[in-house]
Amino acid sequence: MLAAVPVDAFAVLAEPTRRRILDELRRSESSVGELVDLLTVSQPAMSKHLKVLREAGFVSCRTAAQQRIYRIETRPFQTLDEWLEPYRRLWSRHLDALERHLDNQEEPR
Amino acid sequence: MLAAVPVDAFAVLAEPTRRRILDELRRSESSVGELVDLLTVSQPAMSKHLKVLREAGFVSCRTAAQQRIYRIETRPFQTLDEWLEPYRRLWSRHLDALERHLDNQEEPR
DNA sequence: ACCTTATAGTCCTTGACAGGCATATGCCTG
DNA sequence: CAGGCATATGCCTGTCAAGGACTATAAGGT
Repeated sequence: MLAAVPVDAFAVLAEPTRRRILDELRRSESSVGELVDLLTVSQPAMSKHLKVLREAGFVSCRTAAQQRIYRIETRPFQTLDEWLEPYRRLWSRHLDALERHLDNQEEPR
Repeated sequence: MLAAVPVDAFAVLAEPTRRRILDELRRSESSVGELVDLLTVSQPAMSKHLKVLREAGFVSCRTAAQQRIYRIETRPFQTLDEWLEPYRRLWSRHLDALERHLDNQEEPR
């Protein structure tokens, strides 16, 4: 089953270790063992975090012999980006106002 | 004291109620009582959520008589936006690849 | 001064979740 | 098919955050 974002994306990202995992996978895909070595996390803990990330759609994995190679998925990040959009408008509006203000400052020359 | 993002922004946003509060404050600033009425949350719970949001810098408040008027702050959202940036590059790169692919599709024409 | 309204703080209980350890499963090689 | 890697899962425990009920503070109105 595909878990259609049942788990809250923010809750998933609230875990620092999971963000480090994503940060690593953003650079390149890796096996569980590689991640265990890179970040300092026990193997069971790593598997659990990966499970959470997987079920939230942040990563996918393929089987290569006895290894599972994990890679990052972009959809959840896009969703997050969309969520952020209205707030982004908020501060870019402020920036616009600031620019106008600065322009007015310069005008008198 | 100003709490320089000591609390994890993602953990703060992990709470659905807090996101609804932000969603509301994004439209307009409000008093605690108004928020209590709008969302269905007890007053003490609301005050606690607002405290968390305040300490994480997501909102600020001013005192107006016995009321506290809360308004949204943009900094933490900008920080979040910056965090998202490298991931955004990830999928826009994919989009570029897709565009190139589509262009190639059309070319033979 | 007293009472009301508006909001924050305290204490307590409960539930979610992370980490450790032990164990199970899957796959490959000899 | 036995044994060994690589990874996943189950169980247990400690921690921490959330919500409810009650209380405390602060400002206004009478």
